[in-house]
Amino acid sequence: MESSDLKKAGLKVTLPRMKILEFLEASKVRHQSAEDIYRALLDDGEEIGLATVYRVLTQFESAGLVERHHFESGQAVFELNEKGHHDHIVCVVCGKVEEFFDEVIEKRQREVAADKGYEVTDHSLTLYGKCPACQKL
Amino acid sequence: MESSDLKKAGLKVTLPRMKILEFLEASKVRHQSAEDIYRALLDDGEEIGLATVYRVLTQFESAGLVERHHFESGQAVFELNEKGHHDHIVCVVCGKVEEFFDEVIEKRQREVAADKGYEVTDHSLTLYGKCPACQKL
DNA sequence: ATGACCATGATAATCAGTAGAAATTTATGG
DNA sequence: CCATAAATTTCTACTGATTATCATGGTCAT
Ligand SMILES: [Zn+2]
Ligand SMILES: [Zn+2]
Ligand SMILES: [Zn+2]
Ligand SMILES: [Zn+2]
Repeated sequence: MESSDLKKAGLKVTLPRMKILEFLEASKVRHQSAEDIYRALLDDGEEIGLATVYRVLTQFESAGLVERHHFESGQAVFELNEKGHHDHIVCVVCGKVEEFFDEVIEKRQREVAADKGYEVTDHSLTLYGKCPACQKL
Repeated sequence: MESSDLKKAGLKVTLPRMKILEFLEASKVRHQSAEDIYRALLDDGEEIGLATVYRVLTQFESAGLVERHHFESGQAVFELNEKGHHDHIVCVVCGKVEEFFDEVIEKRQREVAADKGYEVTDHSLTLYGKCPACQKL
Protein backbone atom coordinates (compact mmCIF):
# COMPACT_ATOMS: atom_id res chain seq x y z
CA MET A 1 0.00 0.00 0.00
CA GLU A 2 2.74 2.39 0.96
CA SER A 3 4.85 1.61 -2.06
CA SER A 4 2.25 3.25 -4.27
CA ASP A 5 2.45 6.39 -2.13
CA LEU A 6 6.17 6.45 -2.76
CA LYS A 7 5.81 5.93 -6.47
CA LYS A 8 3.19 8.64 -6.68
CA ALA A 9 5.62 10.93 -4.93
CA GLY A 10 8.21 10.16 -7.59
CA LEU A 11 10.42 8.31 -5.14
CA LYS A 12 12.01 4.98 -5.86
CA VAL A 13 10.67 2.26 -3.61
CA THR A 14 13.40 1.28 -1.19
CA LEU A 15 13.42 -0.58 2.09
CA PRO A 16 14.32 2.38 4.31
CA ARG A 17 11.64 4.55 2.73
CA MET A 18 9.03 1.81 3.15
CA LYS A 19 10.03 1.22 6.75
CA ILE A 20 9.91 4.88 7.67
CA LEU A 21 6.58 5.44 6.00
CA GLU A 22 5.07 2.31 7.54
CA PHE A 23 6.37 3.36 10.91
CA LEU A 24 4.87 6.83 10.65
CA GLU A 25 1.53 5.40 9.54
CA ALA A 26 1.43 2.88 12.36
CA SER A 27 2.72 5.14 15.10
CA LYS A 28 0.42 6.41 17.83
CA VAL A 29 2.53 9.53 18.30
CA ARG A 30 1.99 11.92 15.44
CA HIS A 31 4.91 14.31 16.08
CA GLN A 32 8.36 12.79 16.31
CA SER A 33 11.96 13.82 15.78
CA ALA A 34 14.29 12.09 13.32
CA GLU A 35 16.12 10.55 16.28
CA ASP A 36 12.85 9.24 17.72
CA ILE A 37 12.05 7.54 14.44
CA TYR A 38 15.58 6.20 14.06
CA ARG A 39 15.61 4.75 17.60
CA ALA A 40 12.17 3.20 17.17
CA LEU A 41 13.20 1.49 13.96
CA LEU A 42 16.36 0.15 15.55
CA ASP A 43 14.30 -1.15 18.45
CA ASP A 44 12.07 -2.89 15.91
CA GLY A 45 15.16 -4.68 14.68
CA GLU A 46 15.53 -2.69 11.47
CA GLU A 47 18.94 -1.91 10.03
CA ILE A 48 18.95 1.74 9.13
CA GLY A 49 21.33 4.66 9.39
CA LEU A 50 20.51 7.95 11.05
CA ALA A 51 21.66 9.84 7.98
CA THR A 52 19.16 7.90 5.91
CA VAL A 53 16.34 8.80 8.27
CA TYR A 54 17.18 12.48 7.97
CA ARG A 55 17.58 12.24 4.21
CA VAL A 56 14.36 10.34 3.68
CA LEU A 57 12.35 12.64 5.92
CA THR A 58 13.58 15.62 3.96
CA GLN A 59 12.57 13.91 0.72
CA PHE A 60 9.18 13.09 2.17
CA GLU A 61 8.80 16.71 3.12
CA SER A 62 9.62 17.88 -0.41
CA ALA A 63 7.16 15.33 -1.76
CA GLY A 64 4.47 16.61 0.60
CA LEU A 65 4.21 13.32 2.48
CA VAL A 66 5.28 14.78 5.82
CA GLU A 67 5.52 18.17 7.46
CA ARG A 68 8.42 19.44 9.52
CA HIS A 69 7.86 21.67 12.54
CA HIS A 70 10.26 23.54 14.78
CA PHE A 71 8.89 23.76 18.27
CA GLU A 72 11.10 25.27 20.96
CA SER A 73 12.73 21.93 21.72
CA GLY A 74 15.71 22.46 19.45
CA GLN A 75 15.09 19.44 17.28
CA ALA A 76 12.68 19.35 14.38
CA VAL A 77 9.63 17.11 14.59
CA PHE A 78 7.90 15.43 11.66
CA GLU A 79 4.31 14.38 11.16
CA LEU A 80 2.49 12.55 8.40
CA ASN A 81 0.66 14.96 6.16
CA GLU A 82 -2.68 13.19 6.10
CA LYS A 83 -4.98 15.68 7.75
CA GLY A 84 -5.31 19.15 6.35
CA HIS A 85 -3.56 22.19 7.71
CA HIS A 86 -3.58 22.69 11.46
CA ASP A 87 -1.62 24.43 14.18
CA HIS A 88 -0.29 23.15 17.51
CA ILE A 89 -0.41 23.53 21.28
CA VAL A 90 2.65 22.18 23.04
CA CYS A 91 2.84 21.43 26.76
CA VAL A 92 6.00 23.02 28.12
CA VAL A 93 6.14 20.45 30.94
CA CYS A 94 5.58 17.03 29.35
CA GLY A 95 6.04 17.90 25.70
CA LYS A 96 2.63 16.65 24.62
CA VAL A 97 1.46 18.10 21.31
CA GLU A 98 -2.18 18.75 20.43
CA GLU A 99 -3.53 20.03 17.16
CA PHE A 100 -6.19 22.59 16.38
CA PHE A 101 -7.62 24.49 13.48
CA ASP A 102 -9.41 27.80 13.77
CA GLU A 103 -10.84 29.43 10.70
CA VAL A 104 -11.10 32.83 12.41
CA ILE A 105 -7.36 32.87 13.02
CA GLU A 106 -6.60 31.61 9.53
CA LYS A 107 -8.74 34.31 7.99
CA ARG A 108 -7.28 37.13 10.06
CA GLN A 109 -3.79 36.00 9.12
CA ARG A 110 -4.62 36.32 5.46
CA GLU A 111 -6.09 39.77 6.06
CA VAL A 112 -3.12 41.00 8.05
CA ALA A 113 -0.74 39.84 5.34
CA ALA A 114 -2.84 41.35 2.58
CA ASP A 115 -2.85 44.69 4.42
CA LYS A 116 0.92 44.71 4.25
CA GLY A 117 1.00 43.63 0.63
CA TYR A 118 2.45 40.18 1.28
CA GLU A 119 1.66 36.98 -0.59
CA VAL A 120 1.61 34.46 2.24
CA THR A 121 3.08 31.08 1.35
CA ASP A 122 3.02 29.53 4.78
CA HIS A 123 2.65 30.24 8.44
CA SER A 124 3.49 28.70 11.75
CA LEU A 125 1.46 29.16 14.90
CA THR A 126 2.31 27.36 18.10
CA LEU A 127 0.82 27.93 21.53
CA TYR A 128 2.89 26.93 24.56
CA GLY A 129 1.35 26.17 27.92
CA LYS A 130 0.61 23.61 30.57
CA CYS A 131 -1.70 20.77 29.62
CA PRO A 132 -4.52 19.82 32.02
CA ALA A 133 -2.59 16.83 33.35
CA CYS A 134 0.53 18.86 34.11
CA GLN A 135 -1.44 21.59 35.87
CA LYS A 136 -2.33 19.10 38.58
CA LEU A 137 1.27 18.27 39.55
CA MET B 1 21.30 56.03 30.08
CA GLU B 2 21.67 52.38 29.34
CA SER B 3 23.62 51.66 32.49
CA SER B 4 20.50 52.36 34.52
CA ASP B 5 18.59 49.81 32.43
CA LEU B 6 21.21 47.25 33.28
CA LYS B 7 21.15 48.08 36.98
CA LYS B 8 17.38 47.92 37.03
CA ALA B 9 17.63 44.48 35.47
CA GLY B 10 19.93 43.39 38.26
CA LEU B 11 22.92 43.13 35.95
CA LYS B 12 26.33 44.50 36.77
CA VAL B 13 27.32 47.27 34.39
CA THR B 14 30.07 45.98 32.14
CA LEU B 15 31.51 47.15 28.87
CA PRO B 16 30.20 44.29 26.73
CA ARG B 17 26.70 44.62 28.14
CA MET B 18 26.70 48.36 27.52
CA LYS B 19 27.98 47.91 23.99
CA ILE B 20 25.40 45.31 23.11
CA LEU B 21 22.54 47.29 24.56
CA GLU B 22 23.69 50.51 22.89
CA PHE B 23 24.04 48.68 19.62
CA LEU B 24 20.55 47.23 19.82
CA GLU B 25 19.08 50.61 20.69
CA ALA B 26 20.90 52.38 17.88
CA SER B 27 20.37 49.70 15.24
CA LYS B 28 17.97 50.22 12.39
CA VAL B 29 17.35 46.48 12.07
CA ARG B 30 15.17 45.29 14.90
CA HIS B 31 15.65 41.54 14.48
CA GLN B 32 19.20 40.20 14.47
CA SER B 33 21.05 37.01 15.24
CA ALA B 34 23.81 36.77 17.81
CA GLU B 35 26.31 36.46 14.99
CA ASP B 36 24.94 39.58 13.31
CA ILE B 37 25.39 41.53 16.51
CA TYR B 38 28.84 40.07 17.09
CA ARG B 39 30.00 40.93 13.58
CA ALA B 40 28.57 44.43 13.75
CA LEU B 41 30.36 45.15 17.02
CA LEU B 42 33.65 43.83 15.63
CA ASP B 43 33.18 46.06 12.59
CA ASP B 44 32.66 48.99 14.95
CA GLY B 45 36.07 48.20 16.36
CA GLU B 46 34.81 46.72 19.62
CA GLU B 47 36.65 43.89 21.29
CA ILE B 48 34.13 41.28 22.22
CA GLY B 49 33.85 37.50 22.15
CA LEU B 50 31.05 35.60 20.46
CA ALA B 51 30.42 33.59 23.61
CA THR B 52 29.88 36.83 25.49
CA VAL B 53 27.34 38.00 22.96
CA TYR B 54 25.39 34.78 23.34
CA ARG B 55 25.63 34.86 27.14
CA VAL B 56 24.66 38.51 27.44
CA LEU B 57 21.71 38.11 25.08
CA THR B 58 20.47 35.19 27.16
CA GLN B 59 20.80 37.30 30.31
CA PHE B 60 18.98 40.16 28.62
CA GLU B 61 16.24 37.75 27.67
CA SER B 62 15.89 36.52 31.26
CA ALA B 63 15.82 40.12 32.42
CA GLY B 64 13.10 40.92 29.92
CA LEU B 65 15.25 43.38 27.98
CA VAL B 66 15.14 41.42 24.74
CA GLU B 67 13.06 38.72 23.12
CA ARG B 68 14.34 35.70 21.24
CA HIS B 69 12.53 34.35 18.21
CA HIS B 70 13.06 31.25 16.10
CA PHE B 71 12.13 31.88 12.52
CA GLU B 72 12.80 29.19 9.91
CA SER B 73 16.31 30.45 9.29
CA GLY B 74 17.83 28.09 11.81
CA GLN B 75 19.45 30.72 13.96
CA ALA B 76 17.66 32.60 16.71
CA VAL B 77 17.05 36.32 16.28
CA PHE B 78 16.84 38.85 19.07
CA GLU B 79 14.97 42.12 19.34
CA LEU B 80 14.79 44.83 21.97
CA ASN B 81 11.72 44.42 24.10
CA GLU B 82 10.50 48.00 23.93
CA LYS B 83 7.19 47.67 22.18
CA GLY B 84 4.51 45.39 23.53
CA HIS B 85 3.77 41.91 22.25
CA HIS B 86 3.58 41.43 18.52
CA ASP B 87 3.95 38.74 15.88
CA HIS B 88 5.94 38.69 12.64
CA ILE B 89 5.79 38.41 8.87
CA VAL B 90 9.02 37.24 7.27
CA CYS B 91 9.86 37.57 3.58
CA VAL B 92 11.13 34.23 2.35
CA VAL B 93 13.11 35.93 -0.39
CA CYS B 94 14.96 38.83 1.20
CA GLY B 95 14.54 37.97 4.86
CA LYS B 96 12.87 41.25 5.79
CA VAL B 97 10.85 41.07 9.01
CA GLU B 98 7.72 43.11 9.69
CA GLU B 99 5.70 43.19 12.87
CA PHE B 100 1.99 43.15 13.49
CA PHE B 101 -0.49 42.82 16.29
CA ASP B 102 -4.02 41.60 15.86
CA GLU B 103 -6.33 41.44 18.84
CA VAL B 104 -8.77 39.10 17.08
CA ILE B 105 -6.03 36.52 16.63
CA GLU B 106 -4.77 36.97 20.19
CA LYS B 107 -8.25 36.48 21.57
CA ARG B 108 -9.01 33.38 19.51
CA GLN B 109 -5.73 31.85 20.63
CA ARG B 110 -6.74 32.23 24.26
CA GLU B 111 -10.13 30.71 23.50
CA VAL B 112 -8.71 27.75 21.61
CA ALA B 113 -6.31 27.01 24.45
CA ALA B 114 -9.00 27.40 27.09
CA ASP B 115 -11.22 24.95 25.18
CA LYS B 116 -8.51 22.34 25.49
CA GLY B 117 -7.88 23.14 29.15
CA TYR B 118 -4.43 24.64 28.64
CA GLU B 119 -2.91 27.54 30.53
CA VAL B 120 -1.07 29.37 27.78
CA THR B 121 2.25 30.86 28.80
CA ASP B 122 3.43 31.96 25.43
CA HIS B 123 2.86 31.66 21.74
CA SER B 124 4.68 32.15 18.48
CA LEU B 125 3.01 33.16 15.25
CA THR B 126 5.00 33.83 12.12
CA LEU B 127 3.70 34.35 8.61
CA TYR B 128 6.03 33.60 5.69
CA GLY B 129 5.58 35.12 2.29
CA LYS B 130 6.90 37.43 -0.37
CA CYS B 131 7.14 41.11 0.49
CA PRO B 132 5.87 43.66 -2.02
CA ALA B 133 9.39 44.49 -3.19
CA CYS B 134 10.30 40.86 -3.82
CA GLN B 135 7.08 40.19 -5.73
CA LYS B 136 8.28 42.56 -8.44
CA LEU B 137 11.48 40.66 -9.21
C1' DA C 1 19.26 -10.92 -15.94
C1' DT C 2 21.97 -6.52 -16.72
C1' DG C 3 23.65 -2.11 -16.49
C1' DA C 4 22.85 2.80 -15.55
C1' DC C 5 21.53 5.24 -12.08
C1' DC C 6 19.93 6.15 -7.59
C1' DA C 7 20.00 5.25 -2.55
C1' DT C 8 22.19 3.71 1.61
C1' DG C 9 25.12 3.91 5.63
C1' DA C 10 29.45 4.88 8.12
C1' DT C 11 31.84 8.64 9.08
C1' DA C 12 33.48 13.22 8.82
C1' DA C 13 32.15 17.89 8.61
C1' DT C 14 29.32 21.88 9.72
C1' DC C 15 26.64 25.03 12.33
C1' DA C 16 24.54 27.22 16.25
C1' DG C 17 25.09 27.43 20.72
C1' DT C 18 27.18 26.19 25.48
C1' DA C 19 30.67 24.88 29.05
C1' DG C 20 35.17 25.39 31.42
C1' DA C 21 38.94 27.61 33.22
C1' DA C 22 42.25 31.13 33.34
C1' DA C 23 42.62 36.08 33.01
C1' DT C 24 40.35 40.58 33.49
C1' DT C 25 36.91 43.91 35.24
C1' DT C 26 33.78 45.77 38.36
C1' DA C 27 32.15 47.18 42.66
C1' DT C 28 33.39 48.28 47.49
C1' DG C 29 35.17 50.02 51.41
C1' DG C 30 39.23 51.36 53.80
C1' DC D 1 42.87 56.24 45.23
C1' DC D 2 44.26 51.34 46.08
C1' DA D 3 43.41 46.47 47.46
C1' DT D 4 40.36 42.78 47.34
C1' DA D 5 36.57 39.72 46.48
C1' DA D 6 33.15 38.56 43.42
C1' DA D 7 31.38 38.60 39.05
C1' DT D 8 32.40 38.69 34.12
C1' DT D 9 34.92 38.06 29.89
C1' DT D 10 37.67 35.53 26.76
C1' DC D 11 39.56 31.73 24.33
C1' DT D 12 38.86 27.45 23.18
C1' DA D 13 37.03 22.97 23.42
C1' DC D 14 32.80 20.65 23.24
C1' DT D 15 28.01 19.44 22.44
C1' DG D 16 23.79 18.19 19.79
C1' DA D 17 21.39 18.44 15.54
C1' DT D 18 21.72 18.11 10.90
C1' DT D 19 24.17 17.74 6.37
C1' DA D 20 27.91 16.32 3.07
C1' DT D 21 30.98 12.74 1.28
C1' DC D 22 31.80 8.66 -0.95
C1' DA D 23 32.45 3.89 -1.47
C1' DT D 24 29.19 0.19 -1.68
C1' DG D 25 24.83 -1.97 -2.60
C1' DG D 26 19.92 -1.88 -4.39
C1' DT D 27 16.27 -0.69 -7.95
C1' DC D 28 14.13 -0.95 -12.20
C1' DA D 29 13.21 -0.31 -17.19
C1' DT D 30 15.01 -2.90 -20.96
ZN1 LIG E 1 1.72 18.27 29.85
ZN1 LIG F 1 0.34 18.31 13.75
ZN1 LIG G 1 11.33 40.59 0.39
ZN1 LIG H 1 9.51 41.86 16.50
